[in-house]
Amino acid sequence: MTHALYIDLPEHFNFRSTVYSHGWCELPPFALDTEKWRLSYVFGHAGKSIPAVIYEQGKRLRIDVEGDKFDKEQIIRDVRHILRLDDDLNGLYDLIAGHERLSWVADKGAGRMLRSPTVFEDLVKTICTTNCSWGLTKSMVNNLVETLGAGSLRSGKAFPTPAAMADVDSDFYRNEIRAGYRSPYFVELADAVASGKLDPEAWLTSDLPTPELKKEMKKVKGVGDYAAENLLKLVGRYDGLALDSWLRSQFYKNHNNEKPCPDKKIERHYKKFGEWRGLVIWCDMTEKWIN
DNA sequence: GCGTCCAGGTCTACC
DNA sequence: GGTAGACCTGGACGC
Repeated sequence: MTHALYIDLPEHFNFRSTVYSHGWCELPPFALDTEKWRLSYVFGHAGKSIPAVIYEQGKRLRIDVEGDKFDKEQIIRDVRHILRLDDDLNGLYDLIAGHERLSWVADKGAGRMLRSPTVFEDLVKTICTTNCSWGLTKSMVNNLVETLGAGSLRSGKAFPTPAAMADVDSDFYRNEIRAGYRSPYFVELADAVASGKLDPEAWLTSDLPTPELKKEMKKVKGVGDYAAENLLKLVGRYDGLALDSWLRSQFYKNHNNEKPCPDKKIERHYKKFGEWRGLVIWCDMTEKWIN
């Protein structure tokens, strides 16, 4: 049985721009139907998998949820979180108003970076993006969900809980997930979160200044400068650029005649955007995805 | 078929 | 604090 839930859309929100904001929509338990323009996600609540389909219907967002037993308020909260419905981007839009290359961002309601319902899931996925091709990232995340996620392959599997990930050893990550040298990192991370020693969800509401919060994030094995700054963006702090090889190559192409340059030159280019610079570079480099 | 390079980097040892 | 070398995987590429 399917139940429909509805959320009123905020001003300046664009469903497609948000879903296409980065590659997360390709990583399970997300799935995207680009013909009907529906975003699927399998929520994991209380050890159960709850498949849902999210799409626009008029001026509202409709969420079709499978099953009878689910927490309606939690589903709504999670959807608001993953689509960043409560983010206030007016500061960004004011800053780039009239800018030759960036005025499209406000016109297209862009700037909301799709994220997972939990910081833990974003943390694991971010580690899966490091030092490998996007294809391998997809493979590792797919293996994690298929082998350790709650639910069935037919109805859909949720992202594994910290406890489920802590329940397997390094060899499992190496042989089944194909995570290579990241394998012991996942064991250590899952143990820390499952035991309560580490609470990545607290990063969402942390009072720490960004440099201090970044240091906290980098204490997690496998999280370096790029990964920490990517996670900072996903918790709503945009004062780091999160430079990786893809972002650098796009900058060279768009702003440096396709020639490599030092990171400092990229940093100088976006310095004027202050606390929004991390989001500005991301929008600047992903314009073709949205337009 | 085989070797090399590199992709949405990070860790450790060493200076 | 800065840097060299090692690290899994798998696809692309040259030979």
